[in-house]
Amino acid sequence: MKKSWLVYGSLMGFLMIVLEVTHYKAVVKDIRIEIFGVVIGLMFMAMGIWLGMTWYKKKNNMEKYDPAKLGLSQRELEVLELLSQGYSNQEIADKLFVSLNTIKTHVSKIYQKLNAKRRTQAIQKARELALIAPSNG
Amino acid sequence: MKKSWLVYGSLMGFLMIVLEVTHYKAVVKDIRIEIFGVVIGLMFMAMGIWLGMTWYKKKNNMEKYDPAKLGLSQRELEVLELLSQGYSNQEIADKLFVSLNTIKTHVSKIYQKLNAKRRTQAIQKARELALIAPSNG
DNA sequence: TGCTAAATCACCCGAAAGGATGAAGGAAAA
DNA sequence: TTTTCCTTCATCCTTTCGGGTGATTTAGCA
Repeated sequence: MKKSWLVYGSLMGFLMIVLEVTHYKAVVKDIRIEIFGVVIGLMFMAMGIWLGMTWYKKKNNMEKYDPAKLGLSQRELEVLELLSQGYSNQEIADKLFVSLNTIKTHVSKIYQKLNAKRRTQAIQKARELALIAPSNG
Repeated sequence: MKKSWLVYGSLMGFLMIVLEVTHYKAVVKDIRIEIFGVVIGLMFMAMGIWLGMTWYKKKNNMEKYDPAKLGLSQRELEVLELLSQGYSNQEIADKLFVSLNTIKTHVSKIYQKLNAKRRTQAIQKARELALIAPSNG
């Protein structure tokens, strides 16, 4: 949480500096004050959204951390879900905006926790344990 | 069907020969006639079971040939079932007493018919189409 | 009696998956 | 503050998959 506040403070400071510079240097003196206000508003909104998502993600993560899920982390459950839907590791990586290696690591840990040797076996066990969304089966 | 009768006839003939030899050579003269009868009975029973299974399999195959199953043959459905249960090609081959190459051929045709690119995708589609036994999902 | 489909098996080759291991940053908990 | 977990990414190496192609046997169908 300390890191979040650090980032937030830094961004605030940076914004202040930008404000001062643009104000005194009169670089944007011909830009109407309304547009300037809108830009500042959007930047703060972006920060707010980022902060909100970060905290929500954390809260959500803790809530979903269910012992019945065999210690699978939130991210692992996400990967498992896509896995069961027939996506390849590369496709999952693209969908989650991470590298192929990262997905392979997640998948390996999923196998360990589910005691599976293959992805098809992981799907089977995940179904039995209702770890993945019930589909037409 | 002609092949079945050929095999059946050959086995019958072989049995006759065995009977004659064992009888006239008196190799088993000290074996009680009851035991001999039991053995003969068991052999005929084995042949009967084999014949029955062969014919039932054929009949069953024709009955199960359902257009709703997308033209998947009986064997392909068997492989698909084991596939969805998390077995590797080698394990499926061992279970069905055929070679790995045979399973790979079946699996390839399954992919073609289900329009799948991976085995996980085949499982997903098979579930949607209820081609495989409904499990805990 | 040819034609067709199913089932079996083989070989080659490239792609995907999987195992082992290490590393590094962030966050929560002790 | 130290420890532990999560997430991210990497490299090396082996195994499994999957595509393409061709061949054989058997049985059913026209």
